Amino acid sequence: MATYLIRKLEQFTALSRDDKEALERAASVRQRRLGSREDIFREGDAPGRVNLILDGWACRYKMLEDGRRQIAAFLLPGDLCDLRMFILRQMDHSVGTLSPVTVAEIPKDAVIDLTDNYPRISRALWWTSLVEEAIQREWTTNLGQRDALERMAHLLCEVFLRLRAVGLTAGLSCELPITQAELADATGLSTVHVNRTIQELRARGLVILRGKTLSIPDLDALQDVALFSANYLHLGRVGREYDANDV
Amino acid sequence: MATYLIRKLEQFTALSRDDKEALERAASVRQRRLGSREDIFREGDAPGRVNLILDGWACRYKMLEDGRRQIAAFLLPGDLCDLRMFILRQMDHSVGTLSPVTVAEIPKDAVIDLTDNYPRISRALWWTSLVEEAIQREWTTNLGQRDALERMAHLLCEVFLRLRAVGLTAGLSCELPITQAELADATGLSTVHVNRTIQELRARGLVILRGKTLSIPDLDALQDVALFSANYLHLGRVGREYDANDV
DNA sequence: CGGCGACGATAACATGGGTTGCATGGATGG
DNA sequence: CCATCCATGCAACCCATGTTATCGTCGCCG
Repeated sequence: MATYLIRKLEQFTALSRDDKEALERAASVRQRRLGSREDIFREGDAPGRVNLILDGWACRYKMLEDGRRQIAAFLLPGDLCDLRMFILRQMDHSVGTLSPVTVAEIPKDAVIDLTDNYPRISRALWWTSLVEEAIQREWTTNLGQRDALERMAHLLCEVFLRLRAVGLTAGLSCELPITQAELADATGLSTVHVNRTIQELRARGLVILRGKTLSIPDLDALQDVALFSANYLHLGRVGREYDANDV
Repeated sequence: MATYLIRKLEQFTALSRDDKEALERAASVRQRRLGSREDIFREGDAPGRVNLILDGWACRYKMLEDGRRQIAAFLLPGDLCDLRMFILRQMDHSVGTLSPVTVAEIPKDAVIDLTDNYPRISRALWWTSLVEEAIQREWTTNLGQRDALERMAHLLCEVFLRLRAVGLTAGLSCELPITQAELADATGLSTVHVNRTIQELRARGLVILRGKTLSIPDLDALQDVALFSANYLHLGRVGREYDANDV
């Protein structure tokens, strides 16, 4: 159940059998299945349980009064939507699904138990917060400084590496279960320009995008056009940890 | 010494005399004075002590290989530069001063003592992390969705409210000790366009910017053009807590 | 089976913001 | 007291990206 979370945390430290069992237990208390484009919580809601993405893609987003939307983060399997946010009165942003999603709803107390009684887990969760912050800063840089082509390339590199860290890539490929409109909301571009940009990446042979599958024939080349440096992801060991192609 | 930090934390909870003394002690162990445009730490550095801004402005920034720079956050008096980051091997971004700055260098152990033995402080620091994350998401939204005018207006609203929360405003005015080039790096605009945009805000009577002093004659009006909603700052009590004009 | 809505692709045109270049004025320092 | 530097201000031109519109395809549902 909590496989992806465990794999992610193990980018930071090894976990004991005991640690893993505790995580599995927490993740299995209550689960929820959601369709595409449903909200997990909304801006203004009072925080409650902590939501862990077990499967599927979601995103953090903010809406402006006039309907513009910014996707501020992608939430992939193994990601926690609202760790530690329960001390706030209100959520300051929304989280919604991009594909069908399974979430584990972890009770507040179970989270406190994990952080109080499992020091390795506690530190690893702490590390995930730091990585999330680093990703958010990188997105700020992406939107502020990179042009459309660099920006799309950067986003794709990041997603691919994050998926690879939890074993959701197969060789050079991974799932990309989102529309160009959603890529537009994430990159601050128009849908038309997202399309142009993808055509350009395709034309240069940097990405292969068919249906919901992304392939990156030459990751180094893509990283070069993106001015991508993986240091902000703070991945433990370089190279791919897990791969669906391996037995 | 730690006055601004204490005021900030008290936006979240009241602190006891004991709490405040502990903070004062931590902040007074070692202090450092820096000039304008010096780095406090750089991307790639190993984390060490925790730096608290006592006075002056600093910023988090990231450089791209080709020299482009994004300012990802402003650090104002009372802000911590690198809380909790000491479990990372390397910093993923740099922090540099924008004006002359005084920082307190708090030893790692002192921070751990605070979080372990002062529950109110611990929770309040936890809250500051959540607010920082929220600000970072808001900047992402700002860069992705708002046009130049909205974006500048939004930035000025945020800075003004953050300064007001720690008592660094005087009526409708506050210090803005940074150049248009730095505003450009923060907003992802060119310096020329920052200038155009400020002219426009001036022409509409929304801001008065003379020398290093910013005045906002009608904060509500500025918030309106910025599509600004203060909820993400999670300020405790509405209205101004502290004001240099008050005795 | 037929129609409808979502998504991707593409074209024509509009515009916000970037770039370059230069002028002005206030501070700083030799 | 002049030279220099840095910041602001401003104009002309250009390009990246937004806007609007049209079309084809696919999958889904009635």
